[in-house]
Amino acid sequence: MEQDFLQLLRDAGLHVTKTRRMLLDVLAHDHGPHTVEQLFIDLQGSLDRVTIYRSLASFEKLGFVRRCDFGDGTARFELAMTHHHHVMCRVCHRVESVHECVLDGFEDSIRKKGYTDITHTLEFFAICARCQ
Amino acid sequence: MEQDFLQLLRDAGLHVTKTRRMLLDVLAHDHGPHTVEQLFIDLQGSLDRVTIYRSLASFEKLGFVRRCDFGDGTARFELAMTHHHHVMCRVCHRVESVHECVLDGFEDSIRKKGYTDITHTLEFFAICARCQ
DNA sequence: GTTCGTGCAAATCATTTGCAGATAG
DNA sequence: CTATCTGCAAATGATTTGCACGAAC
Repeated sequence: MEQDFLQLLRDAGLHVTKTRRMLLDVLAHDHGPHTVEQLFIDLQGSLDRVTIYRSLASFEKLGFVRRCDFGDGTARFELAMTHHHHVMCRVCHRVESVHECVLDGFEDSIRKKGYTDITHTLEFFAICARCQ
Repeated sequence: MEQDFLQLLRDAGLHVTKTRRMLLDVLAHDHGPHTVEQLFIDLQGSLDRVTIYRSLASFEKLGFVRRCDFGDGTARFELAMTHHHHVMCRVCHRVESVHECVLDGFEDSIRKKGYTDITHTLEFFAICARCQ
């Protein structure tokens, strides 16, 4: 899988650097989503935060990284797997994935209003079992 | 309606000031959601941005203003009406409301994982008819 | 009068940009 | 060798905080 991503980079005329391999490694081994700060720490400060931002931006543009927004002022990033959503615990901020999605009917109703190219973001907030 | 909000302020031991009335007026007359910058402009710079932030924070705590996040780095605020979602045009950034919500089943499946106090944010992004 | 609200300046935090040297193809 | 990368420093933009004065109760 990581090989495919490296190929996508090459195809786009971008370089396959040690830095980008390290980043992809972390993303592939821990599904996340990760903040830039977490990635910085996971990589033990060996990459500049700026470099992390820039690499993630490239990965996102190539479509294999997705940015998630939980409204707390900090973006989170994960490898773009099958479409899914998240639940974040309001207490410990741990994030779990939710793979069901029943929003197709929703998008239909928006399409009827004349919109095209519809996408959505959906995040849940709750208190997890541990934190009750 | 605005009267109810003013009463909520009093009940919370907060003051009913000219400033807060002006803000509520704008919020009540234009459903929004509004950025702080838009509110600042609508009020012709007569309120400091800081004051707008602080008042909105109070209103949000009292529960009659809701913060929406479209992932563009700028919070938006609206009077908390019945539960609903939004579609934002990716081109003109105009926001329209979507009143259907079919997520109860979704929340059930999260409840089964042991979570409580579940809420969600759901925003749609699309290209509106005007912008095709 | 006491408490809360407001404006101004300054701080903070996430993120972006500019630039010169380092590295991949 | 040439284009892309990277780190560092500095800029940006949204939001928050500290403080002294002014307005509500």
